[in-house]
Parts: sequence; structure tokens; C-alpha cells
Amino acid sequence: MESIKKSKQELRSEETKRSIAEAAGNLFTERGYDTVTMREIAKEANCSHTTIYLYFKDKEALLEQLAIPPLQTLEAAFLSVMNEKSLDPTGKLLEISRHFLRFCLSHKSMVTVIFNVKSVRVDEVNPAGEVNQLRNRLFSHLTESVNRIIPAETSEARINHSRVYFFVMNGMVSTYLNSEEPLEPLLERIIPLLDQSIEIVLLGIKHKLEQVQNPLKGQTKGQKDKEKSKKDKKQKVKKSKIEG
Amino acid sequence: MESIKKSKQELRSEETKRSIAEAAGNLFTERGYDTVTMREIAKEANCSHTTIYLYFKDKEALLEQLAIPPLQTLEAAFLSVMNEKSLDPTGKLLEISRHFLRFCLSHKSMVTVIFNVKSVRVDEVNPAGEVNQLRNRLFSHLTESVNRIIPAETSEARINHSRVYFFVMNGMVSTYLNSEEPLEPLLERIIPLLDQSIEIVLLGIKHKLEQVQNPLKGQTKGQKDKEKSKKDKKQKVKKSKIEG
Amino acid sequence: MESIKKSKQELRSEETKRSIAEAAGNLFTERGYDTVTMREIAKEANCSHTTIYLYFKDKEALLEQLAIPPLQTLEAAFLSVMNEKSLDPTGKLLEISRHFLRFCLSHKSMVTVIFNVKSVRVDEVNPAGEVNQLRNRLFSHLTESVNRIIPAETSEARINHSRVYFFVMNGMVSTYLNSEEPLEPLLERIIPLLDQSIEIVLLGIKHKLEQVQNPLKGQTKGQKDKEKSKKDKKQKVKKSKIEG
Amino acid sequence: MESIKKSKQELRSEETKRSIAEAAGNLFTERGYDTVTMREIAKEANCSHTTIYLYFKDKEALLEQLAIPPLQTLEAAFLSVMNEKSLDPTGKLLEISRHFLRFCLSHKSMVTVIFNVKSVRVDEVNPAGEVNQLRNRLFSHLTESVNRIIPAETSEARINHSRVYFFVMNGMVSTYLNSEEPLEPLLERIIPLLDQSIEIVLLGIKHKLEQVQNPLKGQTKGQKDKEKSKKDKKQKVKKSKIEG
DNA sequence: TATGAATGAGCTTTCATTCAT
DNA sequence: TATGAATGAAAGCTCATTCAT
Repeated sequence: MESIKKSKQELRSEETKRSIAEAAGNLFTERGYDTVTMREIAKEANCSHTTIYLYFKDKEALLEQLAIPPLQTLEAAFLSVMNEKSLDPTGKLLEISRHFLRFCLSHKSMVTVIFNVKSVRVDEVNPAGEVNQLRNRLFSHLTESVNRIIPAETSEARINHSRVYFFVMNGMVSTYLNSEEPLEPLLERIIPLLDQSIEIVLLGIKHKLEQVQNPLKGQTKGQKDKEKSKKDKKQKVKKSKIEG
Repeated sequence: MESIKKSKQELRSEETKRSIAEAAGNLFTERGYDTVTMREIAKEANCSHTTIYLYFKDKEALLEQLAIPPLQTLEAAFLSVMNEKSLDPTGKLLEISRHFLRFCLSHKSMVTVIFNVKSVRVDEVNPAGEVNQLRNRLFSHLTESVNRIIPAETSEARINHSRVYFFVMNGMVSTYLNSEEPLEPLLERIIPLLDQSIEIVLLGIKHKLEQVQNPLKGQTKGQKDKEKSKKDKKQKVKKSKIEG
Repeated sequence: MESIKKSKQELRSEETKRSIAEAAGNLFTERGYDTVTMREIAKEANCSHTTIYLYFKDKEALLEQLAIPPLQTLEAAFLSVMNEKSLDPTGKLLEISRHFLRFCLSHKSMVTVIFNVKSVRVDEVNPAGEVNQLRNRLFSHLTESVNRIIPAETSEARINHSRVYFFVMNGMVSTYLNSEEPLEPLLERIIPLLDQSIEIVLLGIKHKLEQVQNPLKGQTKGQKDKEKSKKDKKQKVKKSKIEG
Repeated sequence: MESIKKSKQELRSEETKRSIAEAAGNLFTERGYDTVTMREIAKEANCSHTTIYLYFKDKEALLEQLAIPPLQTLEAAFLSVMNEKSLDPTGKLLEISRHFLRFCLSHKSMVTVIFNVKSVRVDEVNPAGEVNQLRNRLFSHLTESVNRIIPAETSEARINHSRVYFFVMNGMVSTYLNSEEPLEPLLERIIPLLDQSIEIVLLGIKHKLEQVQNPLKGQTKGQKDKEKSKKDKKQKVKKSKIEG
């Protein structure tokens, strides 16, 4: 597409760049950004460490350029699922969530480095502009997918409820981020957990909403107790300042 | 109380140690153990980096001493709540969860450093022995508190369901860990979110169990669709290998 | 011989390594291993201290690599002399001693660092294994060369007498080790001193042995006095505890 | 003597100074100057490390002040022996040599630090003035004691011959300086070696001089061979440039 | 394009020394 | 007099990065 014919040199050059990116990706993923050295990347990529600087301005740029394509691919996957006619909103949310979980666990460095605002310094001239934009779009896709399912009450309630979804997602990613289990078996094992968790959360939200609309029905003893104890909750919160 | 009179020197010394601990805690939290330097800690604590070594053997000891007492206090709080006669199991879980959330957000360094297994190297001779033991006990207290609520089905189901609780907790902590909002207002704001999230999860689990026991009742359309779509889920998982 | 053509880079690299080794050797010699810093070595070698680490794993490795090849060359010289048919035992000892003195004064660092047991730590896992082996072999070559000359009396007497040789050698090395005179003129000047000293010692030993075999002949007045004074020597030794 | 009455404070102060000096002396002796820290000295002296600075300007001054009294004592011992009527010159030399050896081995730090010119910086304003003067006087006493024994030939010959004595002394000190054997047993063991070595050297010198005066008598085969081989000695020296 | 050589900044840690009480 | 608190200088070493070929 881009060029009908590439000289051997060009091909070789591309291959070098690709192998550097692959090596860096693997190492960042396995051991995080900070602990990986340029020389290690070079060794893994079978080139000199100085060669890396021919293709990437510096270590941080390497990380960024490494991040953008996967994020774009992820967004494409999100959009594809959202436009899938054969799935209902819940199905779409599940599928998107699976994509998201898989992405985070297969690009570990991105979770810590890109999703943590701090590490991508904002004090530079638009250093991670594209990355940030992508990040924001991804989150809004997720939010939208959740909101399509939860019946519209007051927008405040809806927002609060949708947060539970994010907590679960964030929690799953955090929980399995440092797992040493190989990716595929790990996913095979935890995607059912993801499905189940989302199912539970949606079910919980549904019944919570029903409860609010019809407060006398379906309460368990625990719930009633809780209701009672709500009176002094605030006080409890205060009391629990256990640390200096 | 502790001592009637403290010399000015003693006070100064205590203050220095305290400010070092605080600075280290904050910095570890924000940027992790490895990337924070002793000189940075010293700068933040308004002292020379060599002064740190007067109070802490080395960087690792600084981390450990930072961690142990709060963790012990947290465990004491856990036990106190668990023995509280006036609370039902749900109330206990809520209260424990609040303690846990408050702890994580007020000791941010511990979340990244201690709860992430990697950072506390395991290849050394009992490097963080006491820390690890504490950590394990805390988790077992949480697990137990959850299990007291969820009706005993198969133990597998129970374990899986209780995981949702952990995902939510972990997710909340991760979400607000980097918040720059001051601690107390933040907690004031998000503890209702915590209560609500746990409530939703427990409600979801309860109804999920009922569903399983009585599979025909109470299904929503979304649920049925999901059921249908389960057939090709595995295939989907395979298909979604979107990255090399 | 070794390679027909060397690139400029190779030459530069070799020159750098050589100048580092030279600088380190000189400084170790003058001020000992511990007090010399990597930065000082670098300054003397006209390079950055980090450059040293390109050529030597660490400071200890620098020391070792500095020591082994010269020690091997020295042993080769020893063996060559010892197998030289045209020299009688005394001639061999003289020649070997000259080699030894030249070596010590032209590799000053090795005298303090290698011949002083302490500096090469023994508490590590075989830290200077090869160096120690070489060292031991060298000393046994020297011992053997001395023993070929001194007529075999009781082995104890022989050992004691041969020690005088070592004291002289060690003393000469110590005396001229810190000389600032250039090596060649210095050697030109002191090798006659060495020859003379060994000659004197051998002559002394010879006559001492004769004396013992035939105790009445050839005593000087001084000797007789000494003999007399031997009675209270032990007491003198005790008396001479002049320091607390 | 110095003051008829000392206040309790003065006594206590002197005691502190003494205990610091003792501690420093012990540690310097055992482990050398560089490796001993001020805090260690303080610990050994049962005081704070800051207290040391009340009595000694700095670490180097501590070492110096530590050195002077023993050196003075040593000189006094030298003079006492030299004035001893009951000893002949050889007996005096032996006794002085014993004192000297004992001193060096019981004040190890002084050997390396004071007898090695380098370590006592000369670029300061008379930093070690008294120490240097003492040092020089001690050496001249030794030289004189040797010269009283060796029959006066040409002064050049005398000087050269007397050097052998210094080589032996220097060699013995160097050899046993780092011995880990306790001092007293060590001395008990090596003072006979010292006596013997000096005896041999004096005997050797005596016969050497006789040889020179009467060159045909008393040559051994080895000596003759050596004489023969002298022709090409210079050439040998040249040839033995074995190192680059 | 590619690389080996070289470096400056910076890391953790130690130590002699000064400050303030 | 005596001391705990605090510090600057400097150690060995690593790493991302630039230079020269």
C-alpha cells in the first residue's frame, strides 16, 4: 500500500525497528518500564543499544510509540463490538470487557505506565497527546456500554451504579496484573470470572433499583439491619480514624 | 502520657523521623519504591539524605518500618470489628471494608509496594517476613468476613462469588489511590460508594444463587440473551486475540 | 603478528584499556588498593570513571586482571632460569632474585596488594584463586632455589637460614618500593646491592654452619661476647617490654 | 608531678582522653588507620564520637599524638642500650634491633602510616614535624650502631654493607606485620630469627671484607662461578626486561 | 544503517566532621 | 565537659544517552 517496492535496505531497517519494538514490548510487559535497560532491549533485539536511538528518540518515546498501535487496535475492537447487531447491550458489555481485560493483561506496562496519569509527564510539550486522547476515548466507550444497560433513573444514581462496574474491572486488572501464570491459560481461567462478576454486578444493580422503587419488598434481614445501622454510619466513619 | 517531659532534642529527633517516614510514604506511593531516591525523600523531609540513615538502616528497612505498625493497627481494627456483638455479618463486612479502604488510601505506599508481591523481593532470606505474614492474615480476615454472609453452596461457587468482593475492593483502592483530593473529604465522598458497591455485589450474589437454584424465575431478557450467547463464548475468547 | 590490521577503534580501545591498567597499577602501588578511587584512576588514565567499567567488571577485577599476566610471566622467567644449564645454583638464585626484584618494583601494586594477604579477601568465594595459586608457586620456586645452595643440615636449620634470604628480599623491595627514581636507573643502581646482599647472606650462612660444626674455630670477639650474653637473652626479651 | 592537685573534673577529663587514645591505639594497631572509624573508636572508648574532637583536632592528629609518645619511648630505649657499658657493639645492635622489631610489630599502624613517608602529608604546615624528627633520629641511631661494628674500609663499602642490615630489619618487619599471631608468642618465636639473621649478616660482611682484602683465600666454588658470571651480568640485567 | 567507545548524571551508602544543646 | 542531631564529601557502581567511525 504505502510503497509498491521497498529496497532491501528499507526492509532490513523495518525489520530492525520491528525487532526492537518487539523486544521492548516483551521486556516492558514482563518487568515494567523502569527496570528494563536499553542495553537489555538491544540484546533481546539483537542489535546495539545505540541503534535503538536511530528509531526512537529516547526510552520514553519508545514506550509511547509502543503503546499507540495496541491502543488503536483496542479501540477498533471496542467499536466493532459496539456495532455488532447480533449482540444485545449486555452481550456487548461482556465482550468489550473481555477485550479490555485481555488488553490490560497482555500489555502490562501500559497499565502501569499509561493508565497511571503520573508516569506520562504532562509538563512536557504534549508528550503523550495521542495516548491521552486514545485513553479518554476508550473510557468513554466503556461508560457508554454500561449506560446502555442500566435503566435510566436519576443520572446521579446511574453514574454511581456504573461505577461499580469500573471498580470490578479495575480490580480484576490489578489482581491479575502481576500473575506469573502464562497469559492464555490465565485468561481462559479468569474470563469466566469476569463474566460472572459483571453478571452479579448487573443483577445487583437491577435489584437495588427495584428496591429503591419499591422499598418494602425483598429485603433480607441483613439489609434491614444495615438500614438500621445507617443512622450511625457517619459516626462510625469518624470513629474509625484509627491511624494518627 | 508516654513521657512527662521530652527534651527539645528528643522532640526534634522524633519530628525528623516522622517527617522522613511521611515523605517516604508519600513518595513511595506516588512513584513506587524503586524510582524514589533517598535524596528525594530527604528533600521532601527537609533534611539531608544522610540523616535518613540515622533513623533507618537502609532503604528497604525504611519501607518495612513504614509498613509494619500500620498493618498491625489495621489487623487490630479488623479483629475488633469481627468481635463486635452489635453488628450482623453484613455490618461487619461493611465496617471492615471501610477500615481497609481508609487504610489503603492513607498509606498509599503500602498498596503498591506491599500488596504487589513483586516489589517485596522473595528471593532474599525472609526479606519482609513479618510484612508478608501480616498481609496474609489480613486477607484471610477479609475472606472470612465475606464467607459469613454468602450462603454456603458448593465451596467453589462460594469462592468464586466472594472474589467479586475482592475485585470491587481492589478496584476502589486502585481508582482512588492516585487521587489528589485530601484524604478526609475523599473518604467522606467515597465511603457511601463503597457501601453501595458492596451492597450491590451482595445483592447480586444473592439473586445469582437464587437463579441457580430456581433457574426459570426472575430472568430478564438480557440474562436470557446472555445465556444464549454462552454457546460461542469460548470461540469468542479465541477470536479476540487481537494482539500478536 | 597478531592481526594484520586493526581498526582505529580497536586501537583506541586497546590504548584506553592499557592506560587504565597503567594508571590503576601506579595508583595502587603508591597508595594501596583501598585508598585509590575509581575516579582517581580514571583521571590518571584520562577517561571517565564509567569507562573503566567497560573494560573491567569492578575494582576487584581490575586488580586481578592487573596481577595475573605479570605473575604468569614472572613464573615463566623463574622456570626458565631454573632450567638454565649454564648457571650454577648460586648463579640461578642471583638471577631469579633479580627477576623478582625487578618484577616487584615494576609492578608495585602487586607488592602491597598481592603479597599482603589481607587485601585480597579470603572470606569470599575464591576471590583471587588464581592469584593465590600463582603467588604460592612463586614462593616455592624461590625457596627451592635457596635450598639448592645451602648444604643440607637439619631441615630446621636449613629453613631458618633460608629465611634470612627472604628477609633481605622483602626488605629490599620494601625499601625501594616507594622510590621516586625511574625504574631502570634505580635497578641499575640497586641490583649490585642485591647481588652483594645475597652474597653476604650466603657467605654468612656458610660460615655460620661451619661454626656450628666446628664451634671453636674462627670466632671473633664479638661472637664470643654474644655467646656470653645469650644466657640472659630471654630475660632481656622480657625486660624489653617497653610499651604498655 | 605536673600539678599537685587536680580537680575531679580534670581527672575525669584526663581519663576520657586516655581511654580514647587507648581505644584508638588498639584499633589502629589491629586494623590499620583507614579502616577504623571515629565511631568505632568512640564505642571502644565508651564515649560519643563527638567527644573525640574535644581532645584531638581530627583523626590524623589523633594518630600523630598517638605516635609521639611511643616513638619517644623507643628512642629512650635506644639511647639506654647504646649507653649500656656491659654490652659490646654487637650486643648493642642486637638489643636495639629487638627493641625496634618489637616496636614495629606492636604499633602496626605506625609502621605503615609513619614510616611510609607518603601517608603523613608534607604539604601541610609542619604537620608531622615532631614525628619526622623522631623518625630521623631513630634511623641515625640504628645506622650508628651498625657502623660501630663493621670495620672501617672505604666509607662507600661500609655504607653498602650496612644496608644489608636495614634490608633484613625492614624485611622482618614487613614479613610479620600482618601476622595474626598474638604479639608475645610471635616475638618469642621470631626474635631468635632476628638474632640469627643479624649474626649471619655480620658474619657474611666480615668474610666478605676479608675476601676483598685477600681475594684468593676462602672462595667457594659457587663464589668463583659467580665471579666468572659477573662478566655478563650487566647483559643479563638488560636481557631480563621481561615485561613490556 | 549500524556500532563500539565514551560519558555525565545519578543511585545507595559510609564517614569524618560540625552544630546546638 | 559531653552528646545526639545533622550534614557535605565522596565512595563504587549503573544507566540512558551521545560521539565518532
